[in-house]
Amino acid sequence: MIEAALRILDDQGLPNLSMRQLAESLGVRPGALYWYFDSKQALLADVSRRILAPMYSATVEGDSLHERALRTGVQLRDCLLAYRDGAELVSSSLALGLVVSPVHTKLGIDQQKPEDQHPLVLTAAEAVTHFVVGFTFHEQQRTQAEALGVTGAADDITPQAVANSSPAQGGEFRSVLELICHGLQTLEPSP
Amino acid sequence: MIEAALRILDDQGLPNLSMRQLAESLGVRPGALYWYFDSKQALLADVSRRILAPMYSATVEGDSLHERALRTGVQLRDCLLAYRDGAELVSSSLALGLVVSPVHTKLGIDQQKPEDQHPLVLTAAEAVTHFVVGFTFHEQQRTQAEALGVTGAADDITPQAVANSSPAQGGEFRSVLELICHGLQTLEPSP
DNA sequence: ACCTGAACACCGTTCAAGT
DNA sequence: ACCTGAACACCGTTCAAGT
Repeated sequence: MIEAALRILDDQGLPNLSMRQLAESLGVRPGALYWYFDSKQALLADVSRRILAPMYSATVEGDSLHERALRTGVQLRDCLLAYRDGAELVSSSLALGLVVSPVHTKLGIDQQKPEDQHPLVLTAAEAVTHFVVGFTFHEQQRTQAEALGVTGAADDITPQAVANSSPAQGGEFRSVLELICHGLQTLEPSP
Repeated sequence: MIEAALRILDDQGLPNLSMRQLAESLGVRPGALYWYFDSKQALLADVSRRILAPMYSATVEGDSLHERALRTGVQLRDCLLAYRDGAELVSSSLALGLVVSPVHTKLGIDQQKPEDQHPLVLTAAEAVTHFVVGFTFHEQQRTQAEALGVTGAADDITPQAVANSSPAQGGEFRSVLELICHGLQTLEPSP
């Protein structure tokens, strides 16, 4: 079900991921989907969580906060780039409050000692989350626009060409993320 | 035209700002709008620019880069909060590349000496833009959800109640923005 | 130059009724 | 428990034809 939705997302993009398309790809009528999901947004939230799933299985190394934040941000971007329109989809699910940012859990709750951490840590997670999602959203849109510009036709872009995109942008992304995370050093407890 | 669109946006929210609704409010048939705009996205881009317009008339004081960045970020949030769903609308226009971030122009082009500034300044503008838009998007959504929760009914929320919202969130917003802008001090030329 | 009429190809969601 | 049939109330966009 979620897998079928992910396939449509990757093949046809978010605007074409409709309840009717999904139903058809499952050999079922549109109304049937409402036995499993309350609404399309609920379905999209589940898809978002699946896209973010790799964040939870992978552990993040690094002893300083700003180092872990940096690695987490990079990980998040990788997840979003793995599917077409991944950033746009996750962006809206996050904004609607239907999905919690994996950056929050990784930087906050994952810690062994939840008491003695700086109160601004979660707040810093917000900064990283919003920047990464926003940047990747913009980046992914540009990449797809380019892909359309080159081929002319609108439908023969392979998911891979879009997903494995933009090693070019990687550098800029990293340097800004480092800039943000640099600010976190001031919150660091004495190591 | 744009004014009519802004009124629908503020009264009914982004999901109800359709070409058909807009046409009706202008006493015209939907097709007529396509004589003025190539597409709905182009119309929404113009609306976004109108929402961001106050950014261009107001000048930003402050001699250090990180101080100007901070003030610009606060200004941007104010613009987005001035209309219902303002952040969501501007977020997508920015991502689609149909609108340029006012933060970029304020921190970069506005300067008298465009040559001798750090190459990371524009890059820093990205960080501020993405954070502010993402944060405000999330914030605006929460505020509206609350408003719905309190009244129960879906339609009797005044635009003002939504627009003038969340002095509560203001503190958190500011501290994270300060965190980001703090990183900019490292780029500062010697004052 | 500006707009209508009318169509085309879609949407999300609900809900009685079937199995 | 799970799904269909069929409807309800919408969409964005195009384009001949009117004025």
